[in-house]
Amino acid sequence: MSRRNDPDERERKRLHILEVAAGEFARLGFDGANINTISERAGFGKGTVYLYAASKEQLFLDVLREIGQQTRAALDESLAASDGAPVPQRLRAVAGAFAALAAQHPDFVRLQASALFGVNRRFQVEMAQVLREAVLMLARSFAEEQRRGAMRRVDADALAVLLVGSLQTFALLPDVLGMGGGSPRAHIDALVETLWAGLAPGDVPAT
Amino acid sequence: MSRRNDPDERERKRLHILEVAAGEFARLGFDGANINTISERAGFGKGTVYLYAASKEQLFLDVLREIGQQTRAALDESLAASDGAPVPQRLRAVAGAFAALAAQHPDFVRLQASALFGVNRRFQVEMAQVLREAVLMLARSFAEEQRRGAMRRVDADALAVLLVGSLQTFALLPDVLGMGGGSPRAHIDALVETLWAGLAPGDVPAT
Amino acid sequence: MSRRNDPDERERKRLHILEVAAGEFARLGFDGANINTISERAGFGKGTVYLYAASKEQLFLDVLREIGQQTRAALDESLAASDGAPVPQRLRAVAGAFAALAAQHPDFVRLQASALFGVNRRFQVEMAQVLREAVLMLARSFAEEQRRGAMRRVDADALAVLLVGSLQTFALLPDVLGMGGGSPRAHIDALVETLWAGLAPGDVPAT
Amino acid sequence: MSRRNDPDERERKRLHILEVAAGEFARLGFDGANINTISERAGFGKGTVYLYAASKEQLFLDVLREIGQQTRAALDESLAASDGAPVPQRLRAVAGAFAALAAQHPDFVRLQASALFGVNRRFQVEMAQVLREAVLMLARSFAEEQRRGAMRRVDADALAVLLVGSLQTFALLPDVLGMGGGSPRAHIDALVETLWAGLAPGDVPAT
DNA sequence: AATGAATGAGCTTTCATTCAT
DNA sequence: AATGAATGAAAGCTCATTCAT
Repeated sequence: MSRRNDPDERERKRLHILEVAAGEFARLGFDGANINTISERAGFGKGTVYLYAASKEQLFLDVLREIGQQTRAALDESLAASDGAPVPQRLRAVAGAFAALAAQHPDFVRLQASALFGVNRRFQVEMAQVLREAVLMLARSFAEEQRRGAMRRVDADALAVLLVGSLQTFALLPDVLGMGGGSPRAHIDALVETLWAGLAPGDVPAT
Repeated sequence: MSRRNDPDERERKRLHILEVAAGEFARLGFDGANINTISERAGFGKGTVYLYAASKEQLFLDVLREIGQQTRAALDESLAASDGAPVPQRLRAVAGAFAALAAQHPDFVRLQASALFGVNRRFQVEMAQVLREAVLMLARSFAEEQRRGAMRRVDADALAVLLVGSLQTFALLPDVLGMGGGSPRAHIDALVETLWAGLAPGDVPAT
Repeated sequence: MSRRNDPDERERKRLHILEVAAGEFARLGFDGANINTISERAGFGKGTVYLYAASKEQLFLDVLREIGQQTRAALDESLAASDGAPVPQRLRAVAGAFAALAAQHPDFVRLQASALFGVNRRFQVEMAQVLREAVLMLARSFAEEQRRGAMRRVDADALAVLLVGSLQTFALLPDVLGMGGGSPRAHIDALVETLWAGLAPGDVPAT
Repeated sequence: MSRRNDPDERERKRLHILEVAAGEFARLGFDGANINTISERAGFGKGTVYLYAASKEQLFLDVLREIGQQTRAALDESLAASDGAPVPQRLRAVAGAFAALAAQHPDFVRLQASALFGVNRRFQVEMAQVLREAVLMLARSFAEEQRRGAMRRVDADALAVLLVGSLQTFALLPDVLGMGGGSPRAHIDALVETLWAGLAPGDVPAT
């Protein structure tokens, strides 16, 4: 009576567990999250989780990997879709993609920060890998623009770091600081505008 | 007639414990850090730590408070010292003060991030308080410049958040991402330069 | 499909742990007893005890409740069985039931006293509940006899307290005082005889 | 400048500490009481208590001994004062003395019970010693009355145990059971009356 | 004589992980 | 494949006791 779990079935269950786990990790932190609770919320027995992840740590890594893939895909797509467009527009596209992801999966940004600024080296490496790719992607893109004279020559790497950091900052800090007025979209526009035009008084080149 | 610990002595010991604790918390996170290890590293018995902090959580809060005071003082001083100077110079002064603090106490920035993006609400509140003050301080300062026409009119609050976030980002991300070339000073200059002049091609007003 | 513990099995284990715990609590008192030792003596790991009781305090309360149920049942039955019998005989029945319980579970009386005269209010309340029921049961019974003229009119409540207290006293004091000669049965007979006939010289009404 | 503590001074301090300790032990039990708190309440330093008692356990024993002496003295005196009086009056005298002591030092009875029914054998032995003396004192007295035909012949030892136990019971149980109506004096009178006249219906010999 | 800073054994409790079923 | 009963390492915290001053 027991057709062995076909691979698709298994993958579906795995993703379900990862989703539940992501929520718990985001809500309680790595140490605070509880395998018991995760398995219950996922509708499985405690032991079953261990059929899908070898340990709590590995489960967290799997969650991060899943987040990474989605982040990468979102950024990828936004860069591809805005290929050839002027820089500010591309910036806005990238920032918008990140914001959309954050809106859809609110746990993701917090988990990224948690992994990134937390202390477990393995978590850092895993998450950094994703961001590094994004940074490089952006840096390459910016360098190109600069070669074409469409952008001031600033250190492309540093800029990319600044951008990625800013996105996280704008996704998390206002809430944490209790300064959370305004829509994310408005924040993003202001950010891009500032980065593009600078703070100095004077004429702003048309976007 | 026999109190061996005058208040100064006591305060010295307290600060020593806080320092050790800061290192452990930064290295291992709140949950990972171990009161036993902290007391040993501080050269005391386990119980002694509890003469200086009522609980592990309170110890962490005390560390954060200490960091907060030093951060506040550093930013305060840098703003006061650069009073009246042109905006880019003030930006550089503030950023430099933060960077100097981070260089002197490498654990501080990581602990800030850890408290800020962690899940313990009390930690967040405590740390946010410091950053919020910094943000307000900066926002006030920027608004003034804008009134004087010395700076483009961008949302002063958002800018302050961006700046504070960027400072953290630049203090942490390169290391985390393994892109840690260049001196902090150079990074700061690039950051300020970008923020000031923007990314658009064209003449940069003289600093 | 794999629950190895059906409810009966679970209840059996629970009672086993309660029994072991009762012994330890009686031997060492609430504070002196050690969860570690209890679990070992019960043949389980330390954590297992916490699958059956949420805390040390709750474990003690569970033990008290168990004792309470057995005490209540014993008194109940002795009163029911001696319904209609002359007072001295009923007294002897009740006292005998209590003595039998004490003989079978020597820890019980000591735990009753420990909970009753200790300082934890919750323990007192829990244990007092049982004794209060016994006292009321007896008081009601005596009042009835008095109405029928089968017994001198003394304050039925006070008498019930005296009786319950005496039973505890006779179960504990001789041992404590090192005066433990004679059989419990003989002690009980002497007690009942004294209570019934009083200390004054003169004719004793036939039993 | 420092005339060494003369012995009287020392004894006064010791008694003060014992008094404070008695209160704490009665309020919190042996394990719950805290040497630190006791020393503070006594107005001394923590270390000083250890100049007057070698250990917490010894401190408790010292308290019990002090209580014992006062109990003994009170019973002694009540027996001496009622020498030659009829039995019920002597009973009332003894019970009254005990009640008076309990009223004056409410901690005493609870500490007696705590020591007596608690688990530390050393405490039991210490406290039992006092009660045993009281019991023997009474038993001797009763035996005498019985020889004179002024009292029914019941086992003198058992009677003494019953009496002592009853006194404790009546001092503690009503409070614990929440049945605390009536004055202690009335309770005692009812107790003595019952013991003297018995429960059987019929003529009560004049007191 | 008096003190209180320092200590660490010892306790309760949690929870990731295992494994018999 | 799925389960959950059982485990015990590990951690935070308390407090009786010591001892240098």
